[in-house]
Amino acid sequence: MVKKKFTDKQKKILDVAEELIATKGFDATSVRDICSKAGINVAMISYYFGSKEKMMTFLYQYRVQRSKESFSEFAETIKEGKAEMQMKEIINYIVGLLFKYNYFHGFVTQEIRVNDFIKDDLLDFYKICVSRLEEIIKKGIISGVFTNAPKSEDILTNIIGSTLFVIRNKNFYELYLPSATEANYLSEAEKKVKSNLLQTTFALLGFELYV
Amino acid sequence: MVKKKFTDKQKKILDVAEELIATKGFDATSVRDICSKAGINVAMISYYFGSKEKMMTFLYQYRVQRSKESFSEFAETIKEGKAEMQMKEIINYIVGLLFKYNYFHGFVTQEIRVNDFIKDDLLDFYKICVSRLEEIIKKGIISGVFTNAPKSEDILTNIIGSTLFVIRNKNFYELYLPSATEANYLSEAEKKVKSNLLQTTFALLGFELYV
Amino acid sequence: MVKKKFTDKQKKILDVAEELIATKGFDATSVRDICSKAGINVAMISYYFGSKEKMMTFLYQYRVQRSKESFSEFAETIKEGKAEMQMKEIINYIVGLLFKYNYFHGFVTQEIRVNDFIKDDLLDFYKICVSRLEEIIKKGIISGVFTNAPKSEDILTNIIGSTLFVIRNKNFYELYLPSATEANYLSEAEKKVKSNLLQTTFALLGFELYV
Amino acid sequence: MVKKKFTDKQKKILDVAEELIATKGFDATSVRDICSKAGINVAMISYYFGSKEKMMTFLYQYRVQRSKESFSEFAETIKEGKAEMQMKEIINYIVGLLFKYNYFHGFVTQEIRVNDFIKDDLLDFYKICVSRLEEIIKKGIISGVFTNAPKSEDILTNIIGSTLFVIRNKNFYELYLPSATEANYLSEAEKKVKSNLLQTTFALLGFELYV
DNA sequence: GATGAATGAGCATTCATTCAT
DNA sequence: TATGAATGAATGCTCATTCAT
Repeated sequence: MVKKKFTDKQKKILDVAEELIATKGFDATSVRDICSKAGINVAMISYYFGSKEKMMTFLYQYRVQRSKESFSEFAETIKEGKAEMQMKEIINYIVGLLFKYNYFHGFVTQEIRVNDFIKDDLLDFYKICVSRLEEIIKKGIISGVFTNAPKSEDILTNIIGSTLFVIRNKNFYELYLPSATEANYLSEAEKKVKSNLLQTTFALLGFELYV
Repeated sequence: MVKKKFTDKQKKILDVAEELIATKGFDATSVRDICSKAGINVAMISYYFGSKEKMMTFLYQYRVQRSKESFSEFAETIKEGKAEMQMKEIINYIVGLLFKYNYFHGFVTQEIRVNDFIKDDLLDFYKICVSRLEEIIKKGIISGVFTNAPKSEDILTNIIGSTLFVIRNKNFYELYLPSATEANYLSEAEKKVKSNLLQTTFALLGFELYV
Repeated sequence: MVKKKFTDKQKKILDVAEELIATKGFDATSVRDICSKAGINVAMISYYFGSKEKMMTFLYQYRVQRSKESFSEFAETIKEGKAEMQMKEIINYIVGLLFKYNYFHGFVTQEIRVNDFIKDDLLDFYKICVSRLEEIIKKGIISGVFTNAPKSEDILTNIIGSTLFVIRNKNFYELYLPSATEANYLSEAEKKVKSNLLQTTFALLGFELYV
Repeated sequence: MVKKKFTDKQKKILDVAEELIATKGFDATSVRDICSKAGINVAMISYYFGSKEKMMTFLYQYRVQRSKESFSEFAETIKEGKAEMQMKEIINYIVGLLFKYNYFHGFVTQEIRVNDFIKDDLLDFYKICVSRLEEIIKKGIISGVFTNAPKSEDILTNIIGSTLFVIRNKNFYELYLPSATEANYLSEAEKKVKSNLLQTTFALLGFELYV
C-alpha cells in the first residue's frame, strides 16, 4: 500500500467514517450514512478510496501510523528519566492513547475483513511498545529499582487488555466508579485503570510505589 | 425470556452460528452462511428462533447462563481450600472458560444490537466473579498469606482483559510463543497467559508464589 | 368440481378463512393465521382442500351456492304477491343478503385468482336475479302498476353496485348517516340504501311509491 | 405529503404498477413483477418511492389528485348551462372518469393498508361531487325542471356504484351487450351504463328525458 | 473532479406446501 | 387421520458500486 496524502475532503470522510464505524460497527455503517453525514456524494467513497473496504484500510493507516509516530515522539521525551518514571509515563501514555482513540482501537482487533498489512501496522506498534518496555525493565533491573523482570509482552498485554476491557464494558466497570456519570465515565474509568495498571505493573516489577 | 431446551439440530445451528459470528461478526454472518454450513434450510433459523437477532439471544443464553452455572459449581469445589489455592484455581478457571468459549466471549461486549437483558446476564457473571474474588482476598488477608488487598474488580479486569487480548491478537502474542503452531496457538497462549496472570495477581496480593 | 359435504372441522376452517380473508384480503391472510385461529394444524388446509386456492374455491362454493339456494327459497315465498310488493321484497332481499355476507360478496368480484367456474357460480346467481326481476317487471307492466320497463340487468346493477359501494365506502356514506356509530354503521347504511334503491327503482318503473 | 413532480421513468413505473395492482391486487403484485414489466431494476421502486407501500401512496396521489383537479376544471365548463344539461354532463363525466381510470378506482376502496390521508383525498373528491350535484338539483328544482329532490349522496352512490360494478363484472354485464367483444367491452359498457344512469337519475328527479 | 441515477447481488424473512411419523 | 418439522421459492428491501453526464 502506498502511503497517501489525504485532502481535507478525504480526511473529513475518514473522520466521519471512524466515528460511525466505532459506534455501529463496520457492516452496520453504510456508505450512505458516512457520505450523508460528511455532506458528500455517495459515489465519493468508491471514487476516492476504491471501495468501502479499502477506505477502511486507509482509515487504519491514517490512525495507526499516527499513533506510531506520536508514540515515537513521546518516547523521545522520556529518554532521560529514571526507569520507574519512564514506566509510569509509558503506562499512562498507552492507556491515554487507547482512551483518546477509544472508538478506534476497540475494533481494530475485532474486525477481521481488513487487509492483513494493516494488522501488520498495528503489530508494529505493539512491537515498538514491547521493546520500549524491555529497555525500561532492563534499565530498572540494572539500576536496582526493579527486583523482578517480567516479560514485557505480558506487561503490554495487561496494559492494553485491561484498558480495552474497561472501555468496552462500561456497564460493568461503572459499578465501581461511584462518581461516574454518563458524560464522564471514560475520564473516570481512565483514572481508575491507570491507577490499577501502575500498581499491578510495579508490583510485578517488585517496585515499591508511592503514588 | 423463557429458558429453553434445545434439540440437537438447534444446538448444531447455535454452534455453527457462534463460530461464524465470532469469526466474521454478527452482521457479516448471513443466515445463509450459517444454514449452509449447518446443512439445513435457510428458513430454519426463523422457524426455530424467530429471527436472526432472536437466535443471537438464544445463543447468549445458551452460553452465558451455562457459564454462570458451571462457575457456581466450580466455586463449590474450591470452597474448602486455602486462599492462595482458591485464587490460583479461580484464575485458571476463568481463563480456561474464556479460552474454551473463545469465539464467544470475544464478541459479547462488542455487538451493540443485542438485547439488554443479555448484557445483564453477562454482567451478573462478572459480578459473581468479583464477589468470589472479594471473599478469597479477604480470607487471604485474614489468614495472613496476602499482605495487600487490591480491588477485586481490577483483578477481574486484568484477568479477562488480558485473556481476551491474547485470544484476539494471535499475530502479536504468537511472537512470544516460539513453539506455537497454527494448531496449538490457543493452548500455548492459554498456558502463558495463565502463568502471567498468576504472577501478576499474586504480586498484587503480596503473595510469594512458588509455581 | 365435485360438490362436497363438509365436516364440522372443515366448516370451521371455512368460516374462519372467510372472516379473515374478508378482513385482510386473500393474500394477506396466511394459512397459518387461519389454522391458528381455527385451532388446527397448519398442514390441514392442504390436507383437506389440496391448497389454499382450492380452499378458496370451496369457500365460494360454500357461500354462493347457499346464496343461490336461499334466493330460490325466498323467490317461492313471494310468488303470489303483486308486482310492486315483489319488487320491494326482492330489493330488500338482495340488499340484505349483500349486507349479511358483506365481508364475502365484497371481494368476490375483486380477487381474480379464483377459478373461473366460481365466477360462473356467481354469474348464475346474478342471472337468476335478472330473470326474476324480468318476470316482476313484465307482471307489473301487464297489471299496469309499472308504466316503464327498464332493463332488469340495469336494475340489478344499480342494486348490487350501490349496495357494495355503500358497504365499501363507510367513511363516505357515514357522513350522511348522522346517527351512525362505529357499531351500527352497517345496519343504518342498510336502511338508507334500501330506501334509496326502492325510490330509485320505482321511479324508473314509473311507479308511485308510498313507503 | 409533499406534492411531487414525477419523471417519465417514475410515471412509467406508476402506470405499470397501477395496471398490475388493479389486475392482481396489491399483495399479489410483486415489485419484481412491476419492475420487470417496466423494464427497470428491482431496486428502483425503493430508490424512487422509498418502499412498495409508499409507491402506492404516490400512485394514489398521482391519480386521485388529478381526478379532483380535472373535475374542478370540468365543473367550470358547465357552470352556465341549464340544470338538466349540467346533470347529464356531470353523470357522463364521472362515469367517463371511472372508466378512464377503471383499473385504478376499482381498488381504491378495497385495499386496506393504504395510508388514511389518501382515503381522505378520495373522500374529498366524493364530497366535491356531492356538493356539485346538490347545486344542480336545487337549481333544477327552482327552475321547475326537476319535480323531485333526492339526496345527492344517493345519486352519487348510484352513479359510482353502478359504474364500478359494471367495470368489475364484465362476465355478467357483457351478456347484455350483444355487440361487445373482448376489445371493446369497456367502451360498450360505458355507453350502456351512462344511458342507464341518465334514465335512472332523471327518473328520480322527476325529469322527462328524451334521449 | 464530482454527481446522482441506476444496477445487480445479497439480505432476512414469510409463505404454502410436503414429508416422516 | 393428523401432526409439526422441514423445505424451497418468493417476498420487499438495502447494499456497495458503476456509469453517463
